[in-house]
Amino acid sequence: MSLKRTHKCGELNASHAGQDVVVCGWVDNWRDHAGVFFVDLRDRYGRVQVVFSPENPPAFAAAQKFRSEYVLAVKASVAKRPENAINKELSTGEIELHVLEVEVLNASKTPPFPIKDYVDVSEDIRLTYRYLDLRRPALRDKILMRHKIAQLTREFFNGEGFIEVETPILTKSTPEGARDFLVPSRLREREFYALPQSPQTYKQILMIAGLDRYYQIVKCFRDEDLRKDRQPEFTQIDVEMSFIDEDDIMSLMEKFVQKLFRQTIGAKIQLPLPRHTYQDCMRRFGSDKPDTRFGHELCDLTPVFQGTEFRAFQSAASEGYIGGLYFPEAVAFSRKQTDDLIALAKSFGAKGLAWMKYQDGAFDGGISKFISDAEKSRLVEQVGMASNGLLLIVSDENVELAQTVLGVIRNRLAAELNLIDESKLALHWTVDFPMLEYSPDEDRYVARHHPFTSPKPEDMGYIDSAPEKARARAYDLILNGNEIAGGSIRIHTREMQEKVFSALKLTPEEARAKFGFLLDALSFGAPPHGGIAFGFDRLVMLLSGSSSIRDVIAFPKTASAMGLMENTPSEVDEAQLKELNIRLIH
RNA sequence: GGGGUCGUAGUUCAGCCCGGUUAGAACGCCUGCCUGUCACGCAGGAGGUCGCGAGUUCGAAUCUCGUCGGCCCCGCCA
Repeated sequence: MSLKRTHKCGELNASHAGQDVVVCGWVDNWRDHAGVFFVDLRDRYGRVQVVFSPENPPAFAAAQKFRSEYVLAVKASVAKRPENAINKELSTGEIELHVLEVEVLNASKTPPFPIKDYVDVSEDIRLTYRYLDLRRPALRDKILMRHKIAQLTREFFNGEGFIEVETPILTKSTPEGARDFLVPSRLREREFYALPQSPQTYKQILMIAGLDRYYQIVKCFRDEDLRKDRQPEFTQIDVEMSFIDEDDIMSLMEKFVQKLFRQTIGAKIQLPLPRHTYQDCMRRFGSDKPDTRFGHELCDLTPVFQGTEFRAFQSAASEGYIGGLYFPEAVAFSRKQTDDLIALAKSFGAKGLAWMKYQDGAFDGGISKFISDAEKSRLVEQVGMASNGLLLIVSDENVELAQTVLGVIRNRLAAELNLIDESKLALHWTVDFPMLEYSPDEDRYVARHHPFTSPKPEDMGYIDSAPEKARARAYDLILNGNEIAGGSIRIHTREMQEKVFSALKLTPEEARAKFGFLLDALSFGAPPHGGIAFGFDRLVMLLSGSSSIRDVIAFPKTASAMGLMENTPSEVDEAQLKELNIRLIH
């Protein structure tokens, strides 16, 4: 390479006119007009038009062979374009490069898909040739935004006196939470490391070590099934602070989020953010992470159906919950559309979904003929029906299940009926989560957040007597119906931690084996502390307007957790297995 | 583990229901022409194991079963 780059393609503009420059980049497009040959040269910074003309015979001859994705170094003089040739679409559109000398740094095969944002390509091909997809401006810009958000994060936390500390990747398998990725130990046969689901215990121990304020942008690993917003390895902004309470954390994180929104998408966030209790969220929206960009709240219809003759509602009316959603916008729904909603409700565990249309003062269709006139008039009043609409009803003995199903339907209908103002940013905290949750599978209570979360002092008594009533000092940050961060004030005494372990049916022996180091640490003067973790990928996804987390990760896995470019996972040599004392059983 | 959906030229898709010509289109690619285009234009051309494997049939891109892969969802996961 004899030409040395002096400028980036995308940075050139009219102020460079008259200068000689050297730029390097890829042939984004070429246009052969016989007497003149245009090349759009692309790099990370943008695109610039290069003009090859017969006035420079060697360069002009060379240009005839240029094709898409050839890599060129071009020495040229920057010239203002003729007035009628200015391209207003391009930041470099006022100038063009008149070639003095050109060097082909590399040729390229015809790419499997054009490197253009406007070309639709299926995702498996994009993933197989990720380096080509990453050349496309739209994906490149998302990766650039990810970088910017990481830098803003460091800037913010450094400015607030936090220190970044790395925690181990080879760590210890723990019983609670997600399935671990295991790493066999060569030096200690029959033993395994686990990749961290999060650095939770390490950051608590850093607080016990007196580091006071910690953060880390850190990879976490969970061996669970993937979703469009879930990858087996993902990144968290992990935060922990000492001598604070939940108000301190929430107000500081609000400032962080405010800064991020201002400096990435230029949005103003009004502080403080609203807080809703878990119970209110469930009651009003049927979700612990409700999308509050639109209304259409749930309506408790349990009182309406006390003593009902309608069989399907009887048990829920007496010992459960009957809830409704009223959508005037869905009054013209077809049978197929209501059937689809019923299928959706069932897929989330509802026994069914009842519906009726309310039109010109009368109920029609669905279950209307099973409902008494008295119930109908109570319905009109309870729901506050002021116009025609579709009423959807879910009943179940399990209150949370019924509310959750209504929440799912609320979201689906809002999307289907275009009721969501996409320009809105609805941020709030969900607080006062239940601390424990009964798991029928395991026949015990499990921690809803994680087993290190502190109960609210006033609910301490419930831990033994009525575990499901105890609330945790936990908080989630919700943006447009997505959980973007979650955290808690931690338990900081050994006694309380042991008590919670025992409520989780962890025997003292198990507790010592799995978390002995933490229990020990707690007994050496652990300060009160708490923290939070942001889902970094999810945050970038939302700020960049992406529909999948894969679009903000340079090298993501497919839904079946494979890497299509490098072909992971893959088999390993017998010798490697032997060294690790591993034998495959089939 | 379960459900849905997709898989046809390099790419995006049509054809599939109702089996039967040489499997089409657009873009891309190649060749030629074109001195101001910028998703240039014009003319011509090449390009297919219809994901893979069985089955039904005289005959399968088309019907059936299985399998592999992409995407979405439930379970799982915070």
